[in-house]
Amino acid sequence: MRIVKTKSVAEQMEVIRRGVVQIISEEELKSRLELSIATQTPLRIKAGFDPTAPDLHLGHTVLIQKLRQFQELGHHILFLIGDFTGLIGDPTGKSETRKPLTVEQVVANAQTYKEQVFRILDPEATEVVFNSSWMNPMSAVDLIQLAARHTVARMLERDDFAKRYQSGRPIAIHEFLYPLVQGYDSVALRADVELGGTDQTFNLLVGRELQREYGQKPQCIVTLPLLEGLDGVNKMSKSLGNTIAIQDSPEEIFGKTMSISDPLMWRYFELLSDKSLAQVEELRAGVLSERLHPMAVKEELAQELTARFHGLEAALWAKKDFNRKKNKGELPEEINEISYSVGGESVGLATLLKQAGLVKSSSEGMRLIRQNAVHLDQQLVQDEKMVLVAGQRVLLQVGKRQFAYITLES
RNA sequence: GGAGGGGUUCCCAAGUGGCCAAAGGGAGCAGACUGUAAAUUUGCCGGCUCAGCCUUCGAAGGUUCGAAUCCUUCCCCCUCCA
Repeated sequence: MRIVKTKSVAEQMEVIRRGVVQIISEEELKSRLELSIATQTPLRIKAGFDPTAPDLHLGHTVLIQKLRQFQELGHHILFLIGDFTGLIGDPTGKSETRKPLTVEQVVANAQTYKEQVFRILDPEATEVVFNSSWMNPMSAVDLIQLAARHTVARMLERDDFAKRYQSGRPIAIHEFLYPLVQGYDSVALRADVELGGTDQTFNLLVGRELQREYGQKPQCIVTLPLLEGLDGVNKMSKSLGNTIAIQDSPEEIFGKTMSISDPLMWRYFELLSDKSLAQVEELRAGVLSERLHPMAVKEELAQELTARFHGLEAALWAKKDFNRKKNKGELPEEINEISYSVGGESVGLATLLKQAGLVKSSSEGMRLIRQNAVHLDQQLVQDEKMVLVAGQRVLLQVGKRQFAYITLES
C-alpha cells in the first residue's frame, strides 16, 4: 500500500502494458488505478492455476512475473488454485475426464505450487485461495441459478467450442461449467483485474459478464502471450514435454535454453528476459550484422534464466558445465551414480540401460546400440549383445547428454 | 425414438482373410553435418532372455489351418431427422 502512493497511474500503466497482448479495457484499468490511489486501496489481482500440474515452467512464469509486477506496484495478489474447476478440466478438446483429486493431493499440490511460485512472488503479499471453498458449499439449486446467467449461444462463441462443434467432435455439458465457474470465482473474490494467457480470453470475459450480473463492477482483463515450448511450435506444456521447468536443475535450464532455435531465442528474450526491449533490439541487431555470435547471445539468455531460479553462481557453473560437455569427450561434472544388483552373474547391456533409466525399454537399448549411440567407459559399443559381469563400475553414455555410473553388484 | 457413419500402434491416417508388428505423414529418438541451434541427410520408432519368441488394431465370444480384416453380442463417438 505504501508503494501505491509512489507510482502514478501513467507509470503503473507503463509497467502493466509491457509484454501483454491485450488489456480490456485500458480506460477502465486507468480509472481503477486512480481510485486505488485516491482511496489507498490496492487492487485485487486474480490469476487462476490448475491444481493438477504443479510443475511450473517458463510458460507459467510469463504470467507470474506480471503478477509480481503488480505486486511491486503495491496491489493485492489472489493466487487462485482451481481445485474445484480442476475436477472439470479446462476444455482443451483433448477432453479427457479428469480423475478427481483427493483433498490430500490438492493440499500437496498447493504446497508444491507455493514452493515454486514464491521464487518469484512475495509470499507476504500473496493470498492463496481455493475455489472449492465457495464452490463446494453451492447447492445444485445455486449451480442452476449460476448456469441460468449464461446462454449456450454465448458459450459456443468460445473458439474451442465453436471449432469442435463445427467439426463434429464432442463437447460434454460439464465443459460449459468451466468458464462459468471460473467467471464466478471473480465474483466470489471481487476481482478488479484478472490475468491469463490469451487462450483464457473467453473465460476471463465470462468473469466480466457474471460480475455484472451479480452487481459488481466488471473486472479488467490482462492477457499475456503464450510462450512457445522448446520445439518452437507448440505452446509450452508439460504434456508435450517441451518445457523448461522452474524446478529443473541449473544444468537443465541452461542446456535446454541453449537447445532452442535462434528465432525462438528472440521470443524468449522478449517474454522472459528482464532486459529492456531496447537492449534486446541491440542484441538482435548485433547478431544480424554478425558482430555477435548467436550462440554467445543465447548463452546470455540461458545464464539469465538459470540465475533467476538458482542464483548467479549456479548459472555460471551451469555454463561452464555446458561448455565442458559440448567439447566432445569431456564429461559433465556431475554424473548420476547408480548401483544395480545383477541378480545372476551377468546382465545384457541393453537390459542394464533400461534398469539405469537411460532408455525406456531394452528394445530401445538394443536399437541405440545398433545406431552407435551407446558408449561404455567412453568406448563406442558395437556389440548389441554385450554382457557385463557383476562386480565392476562402469560409465554408460547414451546419446550426447545422458550419462550414468553404474556399480554392478552381484 | 428413426436413419446413416465411425472406433487401427503417441497423434493424424491407410489397410476388408494369409506377403501385417500393420503403408504414409507428424511427433520423438539416434548417426552424420553444426554452434549439443536451425536447416539438411541417414537410420530407428510395441515388448522380451532380440537372426527367435511374446502381446497389439474399442471389448468379449465365435467361424477358419490362418482374422485388424468374416459372424454374434456389448461399449463408446459423430452426423442428419424427430
